[in-house]
Amino acid sequence: MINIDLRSREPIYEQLIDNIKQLIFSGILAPDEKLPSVRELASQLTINPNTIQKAYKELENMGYIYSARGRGNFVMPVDRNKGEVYGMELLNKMKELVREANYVGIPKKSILEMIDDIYNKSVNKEVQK
Amino acid sequence: MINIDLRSREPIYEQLIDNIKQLIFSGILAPDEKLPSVRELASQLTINPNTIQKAYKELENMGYIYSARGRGNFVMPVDRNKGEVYGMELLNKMKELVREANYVGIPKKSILEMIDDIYNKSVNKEVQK
Amino acid sequence: MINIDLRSREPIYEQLIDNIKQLIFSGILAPDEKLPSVRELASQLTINPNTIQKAYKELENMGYIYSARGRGNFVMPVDRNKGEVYGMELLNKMKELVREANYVGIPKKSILEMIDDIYNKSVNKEVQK
Amino acid sequence: MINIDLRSREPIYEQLIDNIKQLIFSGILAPDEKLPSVRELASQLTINPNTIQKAYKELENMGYIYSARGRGNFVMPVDRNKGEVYGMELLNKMKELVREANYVGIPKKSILEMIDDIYNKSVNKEVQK
DNA sequence: GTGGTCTAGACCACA
DNA sequence: GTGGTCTAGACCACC
Repeated sequence: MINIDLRSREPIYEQLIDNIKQLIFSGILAPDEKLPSVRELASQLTINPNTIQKAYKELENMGYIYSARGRGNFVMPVDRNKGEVYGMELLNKMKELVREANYVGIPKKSILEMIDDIYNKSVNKEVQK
Repeated sequence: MINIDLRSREPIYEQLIDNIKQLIFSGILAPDEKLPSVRELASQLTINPNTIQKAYKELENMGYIYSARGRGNFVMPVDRNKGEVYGMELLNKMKELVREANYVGIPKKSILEMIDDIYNKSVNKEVQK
Repeated sequence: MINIDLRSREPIYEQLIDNIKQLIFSGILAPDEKLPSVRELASQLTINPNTIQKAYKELENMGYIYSARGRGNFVMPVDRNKGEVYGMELLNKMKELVREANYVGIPKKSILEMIDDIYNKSVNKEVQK
Repeated sequence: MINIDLRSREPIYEQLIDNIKQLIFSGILAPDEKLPSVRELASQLTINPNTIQKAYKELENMGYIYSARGRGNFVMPVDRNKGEVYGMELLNKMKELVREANYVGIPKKSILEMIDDIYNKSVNKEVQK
């Protein structure tokens, strides 16, 4: 499920963060579900525990997971109060990619299909409008 | 036109690259148009010329600009042959953002509006489908 | 009355200690009043009894409660002889918070109101000067 | 200026954070002023650079400093937009200490003097009300 | 067994 | 020279 490229320019701990975020966003990791322990994931990916620790800590700072000493790390239930600021940032990041897609000739249809695919699977009916 | 935040965590040269790419994608910088010279941009942004140089070099490697010795740097005309691989990468990056947007509750409508806005302004009629 | 956040970064036993200390300081728990038994509190908060035990033990060491074997734990009557050293520590901790409040722009008035509120409710007339 | 107790229960990096925060709040470190480099502070305090790094990173996350690769760490200019939530948290922490002070018999006057002392030195006239 | 802190030491990326 | 990443390995704190 988790895919790390040791040769990549992107730091290992950031790849980890991205991987786990995607598992959360796609619902594979449910709210309050326990993540693999630091040591377990470390040995499984043959990566130093400190690096896993760092990724988990960062995810905690970002509000995606919470960490309880002696018990483990868990997925933080969604906080839809993240606010409009955060939403705007997300949309702006997407905007840059869409401009590039338009520029290199990716048809609009391909993008719309991808979006439909994700939103149709969503449990949250409100956002589908 | 170019906006650098010296306090940002993102390296200055990367901010430069992103800025210039966006100027190209949005058509503000036209194909074969000349970019500001390294020195000029450096003094204008009060940034070390080496940093500008590095950004230009990288943009050249990525194929977005070309450099003509003694004359300056110019916008590379679009190459729509970048291939499907590149397109897939772009779509995958967008996919991650869309999943997050869905997760935090951004309505589909907001995203579609943003996309329409960009594609409608496009000169390239082919991609609008 | 007791409020534990299992998702908090602060250890559960410390949250317990803080909660009980506040109940004592605010007079909700009177001197020589009996605290809930370890088992009772454990099942009520669905927390490991060892954790409750640890909190009680610590509170006893700090002099806020005393334990009578076979009978339970009780609130220790106030000892105003804790000495000037202890008072200075308290004031220094407050000082740090006040500096921060000043820095982030909290008006002095808000702080004074909060203090008045607490001291006016106090039974101890001596300290109100 | 910075005071670390290696024997304390409080982690070194947290002591560092508190120390630096106080230097900022009291105006000893001015906005956009450069902090000592990681290595410099490490050798000066005979502490491992990683530990300093960790403290700086945390301070960055909290928004008190910003960090620029190749240049150093700098004090972040105050953001009075931290919002009321943050202010309430601060006041609640103070509240707990004030209750305790009241309980152990610290006279109100001592607290008020301390507060006056801090707010009178403040440049920000608005908060002195 | 779980997360968290710390050190020593290597190596990379940025300006 | 500045910050950032990573490893190996030790030890502590919590539940």
